[in-house]
Amino acid sequence: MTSILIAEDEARIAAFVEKGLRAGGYATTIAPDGRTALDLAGSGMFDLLLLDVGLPELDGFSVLRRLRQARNSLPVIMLTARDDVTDTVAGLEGGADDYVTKPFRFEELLARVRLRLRPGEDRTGEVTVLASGELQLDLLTRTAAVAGRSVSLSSREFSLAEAFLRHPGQVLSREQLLSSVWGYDFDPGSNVVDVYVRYLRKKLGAERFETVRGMGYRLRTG
Amino acid sequence: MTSILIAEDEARIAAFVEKGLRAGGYATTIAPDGRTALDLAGSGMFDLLLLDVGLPELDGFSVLRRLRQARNSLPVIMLTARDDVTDTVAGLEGGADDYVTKPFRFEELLARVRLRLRPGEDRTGEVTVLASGELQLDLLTRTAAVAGRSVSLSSREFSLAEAFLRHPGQVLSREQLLSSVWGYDFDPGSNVVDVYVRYLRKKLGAERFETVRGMGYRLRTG
DNA sequence: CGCCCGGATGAGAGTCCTCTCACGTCCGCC
DNA sequence: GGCGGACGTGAGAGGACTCTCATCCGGGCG
Repeated sequence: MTSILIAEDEARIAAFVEKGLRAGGYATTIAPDGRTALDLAGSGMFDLLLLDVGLPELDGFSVLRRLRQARNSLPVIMLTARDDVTDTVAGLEGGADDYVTKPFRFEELLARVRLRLRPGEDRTGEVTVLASGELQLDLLTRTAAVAGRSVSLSSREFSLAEAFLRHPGQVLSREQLLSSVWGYDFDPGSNVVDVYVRYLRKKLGAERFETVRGMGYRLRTG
Repeated sequence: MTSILIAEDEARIAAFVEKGLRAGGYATTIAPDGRTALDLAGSGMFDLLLLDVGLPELDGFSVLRRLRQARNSLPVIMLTARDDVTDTVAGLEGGADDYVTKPFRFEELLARVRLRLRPGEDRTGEVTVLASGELQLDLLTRTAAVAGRSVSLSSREFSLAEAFLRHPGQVLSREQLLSSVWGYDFDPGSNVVDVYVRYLRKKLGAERFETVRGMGYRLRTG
């Protein structure tokens, strides 16, 4: 049976996660502090580690760092605070495979757990995140961040941003964007694209979206 | 380079798909009718087939059937009409790997193409669809169908339905559902769950959602 | 039989989202 | 410098979504 180690000191959250994972058919163990988590993670008995950032004794980052220093490649999903996206970035760079921001819906966590436990695949975090410069899009939660600061985008805004991020530095015509994001049967005379580019500029930084007169728009790289 | 065969007779749509896929780095060929599509698909030169249902000469289902009869396991994504979900079900049962309903946004198609082309994985359609009896949830488009009839669910409604579909026949307490779907820090005194169960009953059929007095709700199986 | 409690239901407030429209502004060309 | 077309911008209509609240209903138990 698949075993998951939960490193979380807040009893309420730990219990909540444990109950849910057990209902989902996983075996679970709770480590209430960083030192215990590190010991258990090194035992080879677990298939995945859910790692809270704010652990007593030894914080999540330290646990992760030491684990990786010991050449342990156990998949790690970090639990970070919503308002501190910097943690997220640091976590991914520090060798975490994925992350979930608190407070989270259980299904959100479960989706990521399932993804990481799929056999025969070596995902290194990038699959779920599109990035260009300081811009970051999380395709699983459809969430965006600029320079570590989380930004909330509507569904349409996200789709448009995604289209740009998939072709960084490339000029995209209004027609291309319309069919990509809105669908091929949308009225070509509309200026929705303009309006939504404006929204993105406001939320993600105007300097990132260059207009190419007579052609369309381009995501400035770097 | 990855090659995709586009079996589509409507020139406008074929061109739209082709342009997008080429921009995405795929090589493409268009087959304007079923017979050509079948011939080309059998040539072994393609990695994926996008197959429209309404093709001249030989409709999509026939192409798919003959292809599978010839023991050809080429991944197939079908293009079906939005209002005819029966096609979808029939298509999946007939050996299609996935489907997209028209009219579609290009990014939607692309996401499925990427999924099917991931190396080293054998996905047989089920991964993206949860089903119990006549109920069907498509996790990629977050779209639902009852007995082949497409039903539109809001985001919350879909999440709740998903929670039920993941534990068919099992009693789920309001608290479980609240933390699963709404998050662990949601006011437990609320009756949102009741209200949303009602919405699901209205949209998906009341008989499917059984209330267990004093305990919670259960999805009736079968 | 009547009460009580859990559940069902209808209405609606507040919010967000999407898109349109009318108008202001700016660039580039003549 | 002036003009025209392309782009930017603000306002807002219309609709969908989420959730709350008050009230109704109905079954089981005393």
